[in-house]
Amino acid sequence: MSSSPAFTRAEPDARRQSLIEACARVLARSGAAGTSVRAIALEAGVSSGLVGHYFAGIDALVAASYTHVEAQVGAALNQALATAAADPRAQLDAYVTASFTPPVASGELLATWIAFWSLVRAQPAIARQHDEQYARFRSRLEALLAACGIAPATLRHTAIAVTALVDGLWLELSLSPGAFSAAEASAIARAQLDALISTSRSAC
Amino acid sequence: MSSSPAFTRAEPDARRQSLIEACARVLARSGAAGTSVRAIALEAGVSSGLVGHYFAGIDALVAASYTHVEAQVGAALNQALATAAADPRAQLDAYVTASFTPPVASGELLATWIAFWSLVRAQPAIARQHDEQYARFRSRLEALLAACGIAPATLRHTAIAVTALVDGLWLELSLSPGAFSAAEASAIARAQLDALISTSRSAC
DNA sequence: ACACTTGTTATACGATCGTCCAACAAGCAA
DNA sequence: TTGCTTGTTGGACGATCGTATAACAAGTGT
Repeated sequence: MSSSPAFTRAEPDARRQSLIEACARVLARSGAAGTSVRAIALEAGVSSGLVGHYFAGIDALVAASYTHVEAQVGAALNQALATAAADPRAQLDAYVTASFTPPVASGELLATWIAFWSLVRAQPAIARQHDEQYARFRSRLEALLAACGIAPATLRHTAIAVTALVDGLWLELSLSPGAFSAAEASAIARAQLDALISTSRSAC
Repeated sequence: MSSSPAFTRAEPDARRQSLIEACARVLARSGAAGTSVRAIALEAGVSSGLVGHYFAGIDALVAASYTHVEAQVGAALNQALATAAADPRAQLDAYVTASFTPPVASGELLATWIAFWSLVRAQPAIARQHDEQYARFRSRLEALLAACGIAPATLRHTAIAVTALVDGLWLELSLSPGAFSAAEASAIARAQLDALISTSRSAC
């Protein structure tokens, strides 16, 4: 009689990816405090020693998870833009609404993001990663706003304002879901966009 | 010859307060991950065992620090309001500007706040504390906005929007100080207030 | 069938965590 | 001065942390 294999050998890239995804799930479920090498390995269904085989340390794994979650959010926003109508204002609305819809707005993603924020001050590499992510997010928004007729002179400040508004609504929506609903957040953000676009001259 | 005392006995309330303040300092300096009973005791200049004498556990101490930091922020905002001119719009401006000025806007306070956020999901008591804090903040803002002539029907949404805008600006200002300056954040927020107040009818 | 590479496991190690507790001493009352 | 209350200390305890490493086994080429 043949016994089943004690373990299965995985393609290195696939195994690495599964560890990253397991790390993201643990971060979402337990927060930064509960994210340990052993918890991640258990979540991924491997032994704890394997983590050291693929990553220099748990910090490197967390940084890789940061990149992965960023990519997931970016993909969700991209899909929202692709699905929406082509005119600039509809694109902007889709961008904002997607920010308040799962999977972007969710308690799990919030926990992951907070875990990253908690590392920003201590780890320069994480700080640099955040700066780049924020710059990308804002630059993308600037393009959408420019297409809506926002004057170039005020483009930077407008993008900062909208980003802050969306982030603030997203944060509070995720932190205390009882305070207001996702639909309210979306309506509030759209109303602000209306005001910004109409006062900045030129229709959309 | 008389040797100096091995330790000094403190008034219970004073000792308790010094532990809370030491906890807040450690949270600010090292984040939630680096905040241990021993680190707090070292910061306060007492032995680690004393923490258990004043608090049921480190979670209770962190919750007490949350309350303390909340009170500090509230006091800073109160002082800003008291110093500013009495007319409603000046009050609103002072409220917003104070949010982007130390000690409210600072890397230390951000680290403390993130540490609390990271506990919101895991600890219902912390979540309740956050909900109450957010409700107080928003209710106060509603009063200021009402005095500026915002229509009662849109008061709630306007307060949510302004709170989100201020929080988002504050967060990003503290997370990556290089992206924009405190003066810019203040100018952006005031411009948004201008737009909100002018479109909602009635001058201020 | 055999050797070889290497993904994988299991364990050990020192450090640090939160909590607990017996002993000590500071300050006050008698 | 003496005794008592209790704030305070310092260390012990078990659990868990991140990391390192020897032994094992799966898969591949020969």
